[in-house]
Amino acid sequence: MAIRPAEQLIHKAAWLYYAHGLRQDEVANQLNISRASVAMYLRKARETGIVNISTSTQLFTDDVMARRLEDAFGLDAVWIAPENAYLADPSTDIAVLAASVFLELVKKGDRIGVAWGRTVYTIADIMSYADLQDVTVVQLCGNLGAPYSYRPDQCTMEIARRLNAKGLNFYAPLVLSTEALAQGLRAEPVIRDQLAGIADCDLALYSVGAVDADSHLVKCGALSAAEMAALRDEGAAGVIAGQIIDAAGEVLDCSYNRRVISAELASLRAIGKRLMVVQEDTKFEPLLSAIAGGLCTHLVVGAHMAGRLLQHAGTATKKAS
Amino acid sequence: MAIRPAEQLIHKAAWLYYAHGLRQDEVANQLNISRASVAMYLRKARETGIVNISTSTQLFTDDVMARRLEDAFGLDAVWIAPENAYLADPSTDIAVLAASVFLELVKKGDRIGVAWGRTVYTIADIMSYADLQDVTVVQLCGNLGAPYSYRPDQCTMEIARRLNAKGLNFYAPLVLSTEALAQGLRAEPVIRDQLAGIADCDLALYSVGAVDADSHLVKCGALSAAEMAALRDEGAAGVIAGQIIDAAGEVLDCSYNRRVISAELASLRAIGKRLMVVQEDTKFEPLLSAIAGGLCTHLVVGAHMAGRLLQHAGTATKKAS
DNA sequence: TTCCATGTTTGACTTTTGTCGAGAGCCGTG
DNA sequence: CACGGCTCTCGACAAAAGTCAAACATGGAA
Repeated sequence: MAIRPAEQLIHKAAWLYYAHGLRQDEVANQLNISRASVAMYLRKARETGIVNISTSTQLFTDDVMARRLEDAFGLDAVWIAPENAYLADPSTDIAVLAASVFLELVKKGDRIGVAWGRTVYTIADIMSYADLQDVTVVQLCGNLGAPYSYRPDQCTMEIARRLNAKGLNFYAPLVLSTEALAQGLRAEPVIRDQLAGIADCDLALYSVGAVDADSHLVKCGALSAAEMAALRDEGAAGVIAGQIIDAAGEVLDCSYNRRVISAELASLRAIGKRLMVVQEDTKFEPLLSAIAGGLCTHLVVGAHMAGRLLQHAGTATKKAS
Repeated sequence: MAIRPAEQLIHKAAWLYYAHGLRQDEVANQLNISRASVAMYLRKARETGIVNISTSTQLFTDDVMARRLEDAFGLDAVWIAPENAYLADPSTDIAVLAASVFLELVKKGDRIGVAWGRTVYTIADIMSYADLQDVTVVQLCGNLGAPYSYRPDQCTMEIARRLNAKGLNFYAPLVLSTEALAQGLRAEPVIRDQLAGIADCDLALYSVGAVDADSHLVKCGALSAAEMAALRDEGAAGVIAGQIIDAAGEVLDCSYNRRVISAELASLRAIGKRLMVVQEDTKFEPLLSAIAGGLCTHLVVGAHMAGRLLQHAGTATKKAS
């Protein structure tokens, strides 16, 4: 493939079409190629992020409910995807919104931390392309070599690919069999540096996991369903970047957590913009815990979840008074 | 007009079409309106800045010549519009490029200083719409009540309108008949505050004017052709925001300049990003002066002008060595 | 060299989108 | 309450964009 000329042509076509507003056939004879080629170049330009088409997410923050949620939980910004109003699949709607919000929050030169999960992978999957070469996407937690498609490193790499950014993967397993080994690995320079670099991120993207048999941790074999249930009894309330948190949003003191290679919650809290996206309604308590723990400054949820959160905030203040 | 619902509909249609990728007819029966209406809403969405279509300007900075210009003149970034390669009218090409670059440089929450001239007005005119409510556009110089359409306040307002931003106009004439009056007016709180606020801008957009009978200053009656010629003999090399500068890019010591209400060059230099756009080839010397005076960190020019600048830089260093 | 594999380009066709004028709803006014 | 003036909406048509299979390059391996 003649790399340069093709790239140039794509760019020129995109420029004439999108910036100057010429029609495809005008572009075609301007560049002496067929209109069909122009159409193809333009598709490539969109897929490469040479042209960016973005839709304002205003509508979803300009909501009374969103404002009230921001106030009630002290969040910087909340976006609410109107459930079942638009489309068949509401979870797609949330992911599409989350992807737009994410792209709106990313700035040139940013360092972005990305965790892992079905939600994050869905977002990566539908995210449109952008051209942000000086952005770095870092993986927030170790890998899980699972039969599932949404592995931590895949989430990171896919998002990096979409942004034309640099991806920084974690070459360590998410969870080890002994605490000693985990400690040793964390002390390894390569790993230590990467863990230390997490606090320098400008933006984090993650979801929160539920503490049940459906959790990825169980499906991927990091924990058995029985262990999960036991942890739940010990106060586990949710999963963030592969770690178990309690209702207050702190790391639960348990063997599992001590064996995990992942971002420290303190590092996560040091990140300026922490974008949390929750699709499933079942993740109500985990989300509350994450918010309580200050793990989230920007939130994207569905309308139903938003309603439950507000209701909860209402009863909580009532109880308090 | 039912303002809110219309706005909502536009937003919803844009969301479904651009973010979810539905077709217009799918959007139409999702929203229970005709496809024709959807098409209309989408156009409005684009015109309002609810959706943003932007093309990367990479191609024009990724140029060897651009790099060399940056090095030779110590500029942060240079964009070169390839002359006569693309379109009939090369000056439009420069303006389109400048508008894209401008939109790329604007950040949320920015304060933007805008000067005046045909170039700036052309840019404003072809600039696409964006949705940047927390941006403020301030006028860099006083007004000239001329029969021309591109008055300073119009440039400012038009750009503010395009960005959905706040426009801050200067309620003073550009030039007064006596120095005393100018001094008094500059001391007026309203004016003083605005002049002081210019240094707080994050981005400035201006061009540079030539010192000849074609200058706007002459056409608008601020100076006669004879006066202009006299100033030229006294060392005038260009016009920036209504002020006459010498070859070194400093304010020329003359009666005219003392009677002008405009941004101090020191304030302009305090602005982080100073985007200068030059369309006409005749503005070679004025541009050199502006660069010499450090009035420009980001530059958009045509290929021919770029060539002349480089050539000049070459001979200058040769002379020096 | 020839041949295959891969990737590009194109003309012809289909689908999608843009536009325009007619008609419908909606005020405020005479 | 009927009348213009106004905007919004829709159906039908025209224009533009997307798609696909076939032709055409291109480059490397046998």
